[in-house]
Amino acid sequence: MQIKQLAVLTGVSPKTIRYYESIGVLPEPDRDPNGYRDYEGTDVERLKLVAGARRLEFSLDDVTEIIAMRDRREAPCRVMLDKLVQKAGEIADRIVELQRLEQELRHLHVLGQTFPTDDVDGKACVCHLVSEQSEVTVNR
Amino acid sequence: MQIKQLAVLTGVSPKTIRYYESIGVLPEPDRDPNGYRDYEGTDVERLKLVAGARRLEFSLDDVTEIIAMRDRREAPCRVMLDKLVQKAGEIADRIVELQRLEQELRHLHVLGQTFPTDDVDGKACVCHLVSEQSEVTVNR
DNA sequence: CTTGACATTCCAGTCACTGGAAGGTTTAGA
DNA sequence: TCTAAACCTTCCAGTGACTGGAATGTCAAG
Repeated sequence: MQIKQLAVLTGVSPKTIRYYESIGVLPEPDRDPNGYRDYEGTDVERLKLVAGARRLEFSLDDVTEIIAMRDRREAPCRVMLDKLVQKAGEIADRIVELQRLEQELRHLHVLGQTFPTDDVDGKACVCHLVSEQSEVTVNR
Repeated sequence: MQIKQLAVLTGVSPKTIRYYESIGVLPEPDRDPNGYRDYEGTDVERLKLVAGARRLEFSLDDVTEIIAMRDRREAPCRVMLDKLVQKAGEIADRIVELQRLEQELRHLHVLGQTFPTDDVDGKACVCHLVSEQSEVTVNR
């Protein structure tokens, strides 16, 4: 199977597949006599695991570890389970952070609308608010 | 004022200040006879606006535009207000995305716990679930 | 025999910094 | 006077996860 077909079957672009190989996430495949990469069925499964983990926002370092375990015939499931919880926690933290940020943005916008929009020195303009620390501008 | 003092007053590291100057976010300051950068009070205000906008996750391209307007004595407030709304929308979208992702991670974890942790081929393991598309694994 | 769709490698760019090397200047203290 | 520290300077390289593009090669259909 050529790289294009692997790409179609997994949803990962040929460019990215070659990149994964270059940094050691994926092993080097066999080559056809013309030098083209030649993939098999097992490569599809492996790359699907890579793509799935990436979709869950695992780092390529994490993914490389998982794949290396699998290829050594060690079961990565225990590790994967642990990483799922850890990643879920990280995402949860990030969500809280972004929710606070969104509040602040909308709050600044409301405040900013009460100010003139032609104040270059920023004494009475939303730009002035942006310059300040968040603790000052966000009400709690 | 030397770069260190500007850094302390704004909370932006000297390294980053030089970087901002190198890519044109900040103008080149005067130099002392020994070649050291010499900043004034207006530089503090400008960099505070840069830092505030960055804290709100504006791109350096956006920040450069805002600062350039300000330095041309045009009021950037109108532009800033528009960007605040736009950015808030982007952040809101991102939050929804991450909330779905967190659900999926926790869901996978629960499912994965019901499987053995020593299944290398991934037929009955959380790794198998990770390989699949999200629409299959996420219940709605 | 040409066209198009594949394939290859390699270099460079993205974004927003950060680290580190190699050197210069200034001030305080022994 | 020497030296140590705490600054300052420039420049190069690395991060993460790709993506774009150039230059070139291969293969099958019309």
